[in-house]
Amino acid sequence: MPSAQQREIEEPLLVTAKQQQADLSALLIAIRTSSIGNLNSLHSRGSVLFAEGEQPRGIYILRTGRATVSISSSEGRVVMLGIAHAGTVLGLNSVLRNCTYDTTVKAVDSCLTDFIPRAEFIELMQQSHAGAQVILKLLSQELTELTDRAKLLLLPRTVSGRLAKLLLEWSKDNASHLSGTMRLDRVLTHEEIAQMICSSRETVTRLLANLSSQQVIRITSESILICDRPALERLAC
Amino acid sequence: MPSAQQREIEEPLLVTAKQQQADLSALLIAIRTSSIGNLNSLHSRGSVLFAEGEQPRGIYILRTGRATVSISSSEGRVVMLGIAHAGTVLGLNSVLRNCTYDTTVKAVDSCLTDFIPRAEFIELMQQSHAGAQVILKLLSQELTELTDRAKLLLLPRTVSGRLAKLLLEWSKDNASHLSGTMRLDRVLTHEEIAQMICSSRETVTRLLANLSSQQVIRITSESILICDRPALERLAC
DNA sequence: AGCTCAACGTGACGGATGTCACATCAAAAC
DNA sequence: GTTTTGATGTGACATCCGTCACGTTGAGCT
Repeated sequence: MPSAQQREIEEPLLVTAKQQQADLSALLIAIRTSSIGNLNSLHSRGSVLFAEGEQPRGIYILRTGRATVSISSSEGRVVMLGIAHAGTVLGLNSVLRNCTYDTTVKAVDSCLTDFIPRAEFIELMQQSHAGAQVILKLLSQELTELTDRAKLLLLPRTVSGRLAKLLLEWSKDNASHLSGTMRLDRVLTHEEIAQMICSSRETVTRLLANLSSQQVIRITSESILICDRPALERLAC
Repeated sequence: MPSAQQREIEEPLLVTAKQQQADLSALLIAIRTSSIGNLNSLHSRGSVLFAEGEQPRGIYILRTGRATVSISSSEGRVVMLGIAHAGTVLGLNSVLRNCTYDTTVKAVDSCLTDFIPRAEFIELMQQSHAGAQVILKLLSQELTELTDRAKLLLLPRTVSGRLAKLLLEWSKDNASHLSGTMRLDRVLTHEEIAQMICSSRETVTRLLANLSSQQVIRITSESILICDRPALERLAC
């Protein structure tokens, strides 16, 4: 499992950024939407952008691909708190507070990222009101997403409830409507789904098989179709 | 269970605040530390400051007393995400995003609070860079605390692990050292402790009794003493 | 004192689910 | 083609712990 941490190509950003101190907001938006990819780092599938406990080098902005955000115990238990997609800013809070990263971020696909080292980031934030507003909005969104995730993980008393909620949440994001059903690309393995709902791989396999046999979902090799959404909502309680 | 929501005495704050638009930071700090209590509302034990799903009227700043922050499912299951103490700002993120409160806050003791209505708060934040920085810091802290709580609740596989972690966390806050042991004032009932660690009242009773019989803790009528901290750390894994 | 009510204690029971073990299967590697 | 490897299925089993039921304690009130 390669753990490439490429952060040597950051100088161009620093220069560019210093020229734009008046508006970090514009910078962030530019970085996140620009197709001029001279600041990119490439992370291959499975590589770790940063790990819980490491010093906060800087923030990463996901350009393409997906990455999992997880926490883990010393015994090896892993719980995924979310999936980052293009545009997500990673490591923000740890960099702001200058404490070690509190989550681990791992590439699911191949990922392109932009990197902003901590010192530059802090300086820019303090000098731009608009920049602070943008960061505030990002933090606010992170907090909302974590709260929602807490509700998904902590409120249902059974694993099937959490799984149902997860499928419903995914069906909102991946809005590939198809004659009343929803198609979810299978981007995660059963093992990873288990980590998303605090369960074990075997239980996920069994529950998915149950839902499939009850015609609630239909499983193909590369996607999951949601056939009976009301049934899922009943399970989610 | 009384549900008094007192928010009629907010006009004095509005006037004061508008006179200080230049620096929301100073205002917030002044409100949080000032002993001139002309903006206070009183909430009696058990009363709800605001509930999940209500419109975001404004933020509350806790002056005295303690309050529980919780989420709940439609079936009545309640999970406490934290305990707010003096100085804590409540409802911040919901007010920022102008979406319904995502948690319920209930007074444990009698509580004094200050209230800042949403419209004024937003306006002030947008006009003061220093104010935005303060709010940013508050959001950042909230995010850190919620992440830590997620680690406490999601990583241990057993209830005893979560209980041990909870006791250790409390022992850090309430630093009443006493000849090698830590004393924790019993502010919560077993039922509420259960809600803090996603368990049931009976299980909490049993586990506390077990720890007591193993000399790890000592239970009196108004406090819990931690005698064998290493044992708790082993349980917390 | 007697009453009431909330909090606490305790036993019995059953179900959900984590864990172990092994089989199958597909795609990639050689 | 053969091997390897990671992902998925499936059965057996033990156990944690939620739930139900009921008893006990203690503080506050009339």
